[in-house]
Amino acid sequence: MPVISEISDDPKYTIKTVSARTGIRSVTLRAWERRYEVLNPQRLDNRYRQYSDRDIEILRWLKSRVDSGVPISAAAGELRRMVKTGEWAEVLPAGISPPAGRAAYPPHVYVEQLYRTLVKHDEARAAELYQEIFSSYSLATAMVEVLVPCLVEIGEAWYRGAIRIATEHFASAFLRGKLLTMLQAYPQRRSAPNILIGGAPGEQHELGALMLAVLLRSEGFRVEYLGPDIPLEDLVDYAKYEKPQMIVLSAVTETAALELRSMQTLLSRLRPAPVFGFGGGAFNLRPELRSQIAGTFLGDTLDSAVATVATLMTGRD
Amino acid sequence: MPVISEISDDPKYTIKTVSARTGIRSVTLRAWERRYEVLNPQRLDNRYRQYSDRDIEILRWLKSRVDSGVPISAAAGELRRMVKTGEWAEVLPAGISPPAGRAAYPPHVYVEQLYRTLVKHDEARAAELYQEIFSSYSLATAMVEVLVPCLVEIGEAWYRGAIRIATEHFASAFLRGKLLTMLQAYPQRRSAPNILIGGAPGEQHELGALMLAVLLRSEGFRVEYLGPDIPLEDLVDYAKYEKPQMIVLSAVTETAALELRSMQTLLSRLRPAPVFGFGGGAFNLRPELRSQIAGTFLGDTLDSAVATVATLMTGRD
DNA sequence: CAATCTTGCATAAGGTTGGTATAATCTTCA
DNA sequence: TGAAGATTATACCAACCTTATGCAAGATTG
Repeated sequence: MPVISEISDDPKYTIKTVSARTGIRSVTLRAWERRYEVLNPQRLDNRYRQYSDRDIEILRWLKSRVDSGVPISAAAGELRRMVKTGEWAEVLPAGISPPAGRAAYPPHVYVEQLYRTLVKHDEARAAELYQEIFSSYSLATAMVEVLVPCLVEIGEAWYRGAIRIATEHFASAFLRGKLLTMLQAYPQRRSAPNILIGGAPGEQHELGALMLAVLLRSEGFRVEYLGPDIPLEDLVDYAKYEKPQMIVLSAVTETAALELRSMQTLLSRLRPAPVFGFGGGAFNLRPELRSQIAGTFLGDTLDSAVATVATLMTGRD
Repeated sequence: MPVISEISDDPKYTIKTVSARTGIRSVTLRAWERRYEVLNPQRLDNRYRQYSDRDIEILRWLKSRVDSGVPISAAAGELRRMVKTGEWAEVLPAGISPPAGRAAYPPHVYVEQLYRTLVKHDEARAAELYQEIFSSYSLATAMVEVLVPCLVEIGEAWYRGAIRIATEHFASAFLRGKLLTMLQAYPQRRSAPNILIGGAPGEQHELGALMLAVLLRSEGFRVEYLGPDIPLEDLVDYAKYEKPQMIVLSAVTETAALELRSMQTLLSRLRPAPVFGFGGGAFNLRPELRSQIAGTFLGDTLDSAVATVATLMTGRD
């Protein structure tokens, strides 16, 4: 995260752009400049103001002060004093950008932003946001508090008819790409996998399983991700040779969930028999499905799924 | 990734082509040239402008600045300053495919190696191979000569019963991840897309469409990838607002291919009506299907698809 | 409690920008 | 030969930017 002095001071932006980026109306920007001598943007030949990236950061800081109740006059004085003593160099970025691990904004703000960006099909901005989210929060928090709620929101918006399937597909392709990139970024040892993860037969949604795979790899488990819609017989046949300690299948639709009923029986023929875990949206929407599947229900959140898998795996290593 | 000075400065493109590839109208291109002394394309004997790849890169950079809020006058000034100091060399290198290095082995060797590695589920080695392949060959060659044959081999092996579906799924997830990563590595401008790419309704295979999307982005087209299995009505509805110049759908299975029969009719209601292109395994296995779909068949290879799309796109402003 | 201060916002009057429209020619190509 | 597309040049106009003035709601003060 850049320190204030490293942020470009090249004049670039018009007042309109700055207004949009900081959320401060342009009239107000001019009033602040006139009344409190805060900032002094360069001028073009035509007297237009030109703001730099640094100016924007400063304005964001000012706004954060004002938003938290400090009158603008006091905030401006504070700023002038800090500029003089040089201490602003450290203070400024802290007020604005996430100092590694601490969030600039609470998760729900990112949920909203990511949702709106994806719905607009703005891939570039979504990528920036994604990066910001994952550098603000831990992997698990980013997924549980931002990605999952955002996916839920997209799902609901689709159900309400507020967005098109094409939009849902776009968002899904975007996140799939990001998650697969993360998955492949964890170096996988060349030995046989401990855990196989995939989607139930007939299941087309794969983001849940994918997030779990990424999380488990980040925890150091040897995970192999097989994608959605895996036929059970085939999976069991594969497991016969690879001998994984655990198999996890996820189901979002009810039909896919019901497909899992025979899994435990198929697995129990294997020696040693892998543990079978399952989860996914279907079991949260209709909890009564849980009891119909023989195997371990991993819980209704990603967090609990990781925890359950960890317990099951360390209980038999 | 090549630096700007290594990008060919040979004049090649007409203003129309440049307009299509950058998303800037030709009138605007001429206005920029006249007003801001930005660019100075060579002229033919007939005074027609001739742009080079480098010109296109410069224009893309300019557009990205404008899109992020910098007025064109300021962006042009910034560019002139950077040209003078030579620092623009670092700024520009984005979105061009590497100039094919020399290959250590002929493609078919890599096909075999990649196939064997994927069948063994050896993700780490596959990633190494993948990298080697794409640094040995150009993007197009790597896909056409290595990836596609490898996918064909996997498909045939599955058909023969020589490999499991789980293995096919694993390979597919691996390549999907790699390709989506590449797709997202090409910065997508914030403007409306020229081309929408996706899979026909009911189609679950997405690698072909994905490769085409990556190739077209690498050629500078503004591509939006929507994933597999897109309902036609929904896609048309989306196109109504986004007004893409072209829509490409791919089909591997015959049923999915037949779904495309009504596409052209749906699209022709739109003003302006986007060009509709189609392709995919189904049309190569059963060539008679081609004539059943109204629209442009993109050819039976990735190469020809890229070429056809390029022709169609530059043939209209 | 009335006077004053603070501060965000509205409005007016005037200048600039920048994408696009129009027209009049010329070149290419089928 | 006509359609499509390139050329220059002029002009338009909506959207912006500029300064200046002023107001209203809320806080502060004498």
